[in-house]
Amino acid sequence: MADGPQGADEAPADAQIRLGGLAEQIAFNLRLAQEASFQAFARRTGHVSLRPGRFAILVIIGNNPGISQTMLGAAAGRDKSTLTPALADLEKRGLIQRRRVADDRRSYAISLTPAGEAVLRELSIHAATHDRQLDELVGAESKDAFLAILRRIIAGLADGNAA
Amino acid sequence: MADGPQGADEAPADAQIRLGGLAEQIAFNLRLAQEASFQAFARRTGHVSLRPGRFAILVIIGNNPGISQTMLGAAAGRDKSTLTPALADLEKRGLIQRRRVADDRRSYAISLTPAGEAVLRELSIHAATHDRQLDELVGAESKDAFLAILRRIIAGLADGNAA
DNA sequence: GCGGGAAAGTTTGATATCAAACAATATGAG
DNA sequence: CTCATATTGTTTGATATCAAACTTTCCCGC
Repeated sequence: MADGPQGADEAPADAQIRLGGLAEQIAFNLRLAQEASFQAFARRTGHVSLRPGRFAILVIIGNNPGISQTMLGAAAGRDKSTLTPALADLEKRGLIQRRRVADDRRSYAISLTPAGEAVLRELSIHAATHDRQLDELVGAESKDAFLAILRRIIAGLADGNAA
Repeated sequence: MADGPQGADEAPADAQIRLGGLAEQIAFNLRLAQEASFQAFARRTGHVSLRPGRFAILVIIGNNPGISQTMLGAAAGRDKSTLTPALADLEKRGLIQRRRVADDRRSYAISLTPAGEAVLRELSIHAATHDRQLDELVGAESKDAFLAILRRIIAGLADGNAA
């Protein structure tokens, strides 16, 4: 039964733990890889205290000034209710601003403030370093194929496709 | 406000949202893929109400009867404090049991109950289906390379390696 | 215009997670 | 043996997340 990379058949007493089929499963490794990446990014930007999720939000707002919360959530892959506290925090920090829209008074038009743009630029440096490290780990020759697979997974498992 | 420092284009009224470099970044797609997988698994096992994390815990316990919570956490990639409520819940449901260890009265020896083994068997069916779906999306010819990359990421970004 | 249903955001409730502080127990140095 | 330190698990505090219920506003058909 496919012992993990650690491979062993010892008693679970001390060092080697049997993961069973888990080690061979894509889902399990996908989660560990994602979390490792998340933690690494958080460590890198630690002092800024803006985590990967916030970074993605800033990038999307920066690229789409005036975007609504609902569209932002869809683009970032977060529920709209998740964005409420996140955006409130970013607004309180003065990184974004929310204007009421004249035509549709239900929605907000979100955009970066100058301070938000500055923070985004700083975070982008960390992100670039982080992604360079990931690129290295993935390998230049594998990157495109790797991304293609991730996108297939994202699309293939989207919401209802769980047939 | 006279906002729109970019002036370029206003909020994409429809579905055309600019992700900027995000779409090309491994970290961003890794997160979306992981979450899609997580959601798909949760949908699949919905009625059982045991999510991917719990499944991994049961698998590891099943493969390492008598394991301690600390080692279990390390194997599953969760902090020990995360396991406290999770194991309490599993114990309350009668799926696992925790015995005090004679030699070391600080730690517990965790093992599956017969009911836990039964649930594990049932979940394994869902997991197999889930992983079959993932295998399909990844492609048989790419699976090994894909897993190898994930493991490189996991190892390369582990805790301190964020140099 | 007037309702009824749809849409944008917020609120609430339930999980999951980590990190730091803590209590109980174990181990090792003198 | 005794005390300092390490380890195991729990508690507490802070985030992040989703889903469902809810409020406000919009749009459509009549």
